[in-house]
Amino acid sequence: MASKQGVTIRDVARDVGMSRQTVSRVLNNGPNVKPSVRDKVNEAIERLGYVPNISARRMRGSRSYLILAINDRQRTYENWQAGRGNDWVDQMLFGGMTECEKHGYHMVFELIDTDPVKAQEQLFKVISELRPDGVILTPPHSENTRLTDLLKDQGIACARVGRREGGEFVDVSMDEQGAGAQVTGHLADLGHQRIAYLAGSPDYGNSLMRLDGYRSMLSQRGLPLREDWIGKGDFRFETANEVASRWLDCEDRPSAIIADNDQMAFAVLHTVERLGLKVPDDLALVSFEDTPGVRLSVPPMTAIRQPTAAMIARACEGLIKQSSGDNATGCFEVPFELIKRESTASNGQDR
Amino acid sequence: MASKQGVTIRDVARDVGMSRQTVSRVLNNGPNVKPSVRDKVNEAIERLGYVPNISARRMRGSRSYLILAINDRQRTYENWQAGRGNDWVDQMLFGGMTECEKHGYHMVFELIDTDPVKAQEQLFKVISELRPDGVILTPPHSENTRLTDLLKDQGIACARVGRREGGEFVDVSMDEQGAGAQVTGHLADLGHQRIAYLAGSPDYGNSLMRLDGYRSMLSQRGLPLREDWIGKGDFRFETANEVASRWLDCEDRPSAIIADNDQMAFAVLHTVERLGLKVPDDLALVSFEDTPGVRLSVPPMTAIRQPTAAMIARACEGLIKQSSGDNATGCFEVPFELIKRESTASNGQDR
DNA sequence: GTCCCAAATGTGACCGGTCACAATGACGCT
DNA sequence: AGCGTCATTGTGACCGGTCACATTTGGGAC
Repeated sequence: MASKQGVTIRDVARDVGMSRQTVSRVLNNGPNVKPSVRDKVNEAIERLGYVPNISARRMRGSRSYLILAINDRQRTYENWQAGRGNDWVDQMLFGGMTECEKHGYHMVFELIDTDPVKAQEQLFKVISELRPDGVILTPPHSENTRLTDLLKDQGIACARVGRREGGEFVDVSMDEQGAGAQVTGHLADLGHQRIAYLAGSPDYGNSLMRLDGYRSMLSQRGLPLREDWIGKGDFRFETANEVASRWLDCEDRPSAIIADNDQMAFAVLHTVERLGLKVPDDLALVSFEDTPGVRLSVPPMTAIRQPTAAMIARACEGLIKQSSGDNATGCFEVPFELIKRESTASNGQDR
Repeated sequence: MASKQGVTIRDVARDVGMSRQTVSRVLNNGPNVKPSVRDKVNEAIERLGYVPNISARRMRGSRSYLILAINDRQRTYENWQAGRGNDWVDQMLFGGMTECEKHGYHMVFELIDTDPVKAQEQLFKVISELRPDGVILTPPHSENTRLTDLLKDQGIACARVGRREGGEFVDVSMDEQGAGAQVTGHLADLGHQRIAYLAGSPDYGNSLMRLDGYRSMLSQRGLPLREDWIGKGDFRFETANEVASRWLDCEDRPSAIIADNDQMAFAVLHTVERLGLKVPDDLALVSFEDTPGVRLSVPPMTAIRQPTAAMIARACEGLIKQSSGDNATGCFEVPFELIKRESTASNGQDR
C-alpha cells in the first residue's frame, strides 16, 4: 500500500550529510547556519519533497502551527436552519487562510455553545486536545470572560473580534462610529435632508456607536435631528416593520432610512412594497450589515460591508506574531467599506 | 504563568495505580479491560480533567483525529469578492462539526487552487504536515484525479462530494434526477401544464440528470414536452436573461420556469420585472440551488435545497469509519429537500 | 603561533501518547 | 494437582521533531 509517513528530517539530514538539528535550524530560520549549508539543505528539502510533520513539531516544541477559530453553535445552526443566508464562516475562512498560509499555519474551526459554562468546558477540551497557538473568539464569545480567563490561564494567545480593549488580547474591530457617519454623509451627499435611523438594541455597544456617528454627521452637515426618527428596534423583522409603517404611512415621511441590520432593512423594504412605494425613488435605504440577502435583494441595497475577512486576517496575524515571541496585543481597527448599490441610486434633492 | 501542558496519561495512570497502557485502552475503548477498572479510570479522567493530546496520539499511533476539508480558492474568493452570497462553508462547518464532535474528531479547512498541478502540490504539502485521517474533496476538486491518486498513494481516505462512483472512495451526492422530477411534480400538482426548463451547461452531469427528471415527470403526468422550452443556458445571468426574454415576451409563454441555478433564477426574476409581469401570479419560478439570495429574493423562491450540511456529515462519517478500520467506501445519496416559498404560491390551473 | 570568543554544528534526552510483545492472573478441564 | 487457554495488565521502544547543552570550527587580536 502506501508509506504512511514520507520523508523525515533524518532523511534530509542524511542526504546532505548534516545533523537533524542543522536541518531543523534551516526550517525555523534559526541563526548560525552557514549560507552555503542553508542553501544545500533547502535544495535537499525541495528535491526530496520533505514537509515537516506538524504533530511532531508541537510535541517537544512550543508551537503547534494551529489557529483555532471559535464560532457560536446556536447562531450557526439558526443561520443554517432558518436559511437566513449568512456567509460569515466563508469570509472567515478566506481571510484567515490567506494569512495563515503565509506563515505555514492552519485553521481549525470549532463550534461551541452559547451557554458560558458549557462554552468553557468545550473550549477547555478543544485546547487540551489541539494546543493551538492562538484562539479567535467571535461574538458572542468574545464577551465571555470565562473563556478569556481560561486561555490566559493556559497561556494561549487570544484574539477577540468586535471588542476594543486590547490589553493582553489582540482585539480587532471596525470603526462603527465612522461607519454611521459615512452612511449618513453618503445620503446627505445625495441631497437627502430627511434621514431616519432605525436603531438596533441600545444594549448593544456597536449599535450606539453607529448612532453616534449618525448624530454627529447630521449636525456636521447642518441637518435637523428628529428624535422621532430614531426608531427603537431590536434587530428583528417584526418590530422594524411596525416602526417603518409608522414612519412611511403618512405625508411627513423621511426620504431615507438607515437600518441597523439586514433583517430590519428587509422589513423596511417589505413595508415600502406594501405601501406601494418604491426604493430608491420614494425612499433611499441603507443596511448596516452586508449579508448576501442585502446584496441580492430587489433592489440591491447600499450597505456597510463588515470587513469580516480582514478582521480575521488581522487576528491571525496578531496571534501568529504573538506565538513567535513578538508582543502583538492591542486594539486594532480594520477599515470598513460602504458598498453603494441601487437602494440609494436616486437623488434626494428634489424632496 | 501557565502550565503549557496539563494532565497527561501518566498522571491518570499514577492516580489509579495502573499502567499507561491500561488508561490508553480505556480511552480507545479497547478490549480486555475489567469493567471495574474501566470505571475507575474514567472517574479519574473526569476528576483530573484529563484530555488526550491529539498530536501525541498521532505520533506513534495511526490516527490523527483530523478531517481535512478542501475548498476551491478561486471559487471562495469570487463568492466573497463579488458578494455573491454563498454560505457553502457555513453549511460545511455545521454539518461536518456535528459529525466530527461525536467521534472526537476535528475539522481543518483548507483552500487550494483550481489549477490541477498547483492543487496537487498544495494538497501534498497539507497532508504531509497534518496527516489527516481523511480528506473531503468538494467540487471542482472532486473531479481531479491527481488529488485522488495522491491520497490513494499516501493511504489517506478520501470522500468526494458530488460524485457517484464509489469504488475506493466515499462518494456523497444527492439524487439530482429525483430533484428534477420532484420540482416538476410540484408544479404539476399546482396545475401548471406549461413548464419550461432553463438548463445549465450540458457538460455538467448533474444538470443532465435534473433534466432527465424533468422529462420523465412530464411524461408521467401526461404533460407536453416542448423542446423549445428547454433553454440552453450556461449558468450565467446574461444568457439566462436572453432565453427568458424570448420565452416571456410573447403570448404563448410558459406558466412556470425551472432554473438550473440561482443566477439563472435571478435572471428570470429580472426579466419578469422588466416585462411588467409578476411572480408568482403570472409565472411560477423554481431555482435548483437554494442560496441565500434565493431565499431572500422578492418574492422568496421555491428551491431545491442542496443538502450540503448532510453531505459533509455523511462524508465525515464515512471517513471516520474508514479510519477505524471498517470499510465504509461506496456511493451514498443524501436526501434533498424541496423548499416551497412564494414564487410558486399561485395556482397554475387557470392558465 | 597561540589564545579567545563567537559562529557553526552535533548529541542525547524528551514531548505524550500508542505499538508490539511479554508477563501475570483466572478459570475450566482432565 | 497440573495444564492449557484466554482475559487482563505491564514494559520498553518508538513516532518525528525540538530543546538544552556539548563540541568543533573559524577568524581576529596579541
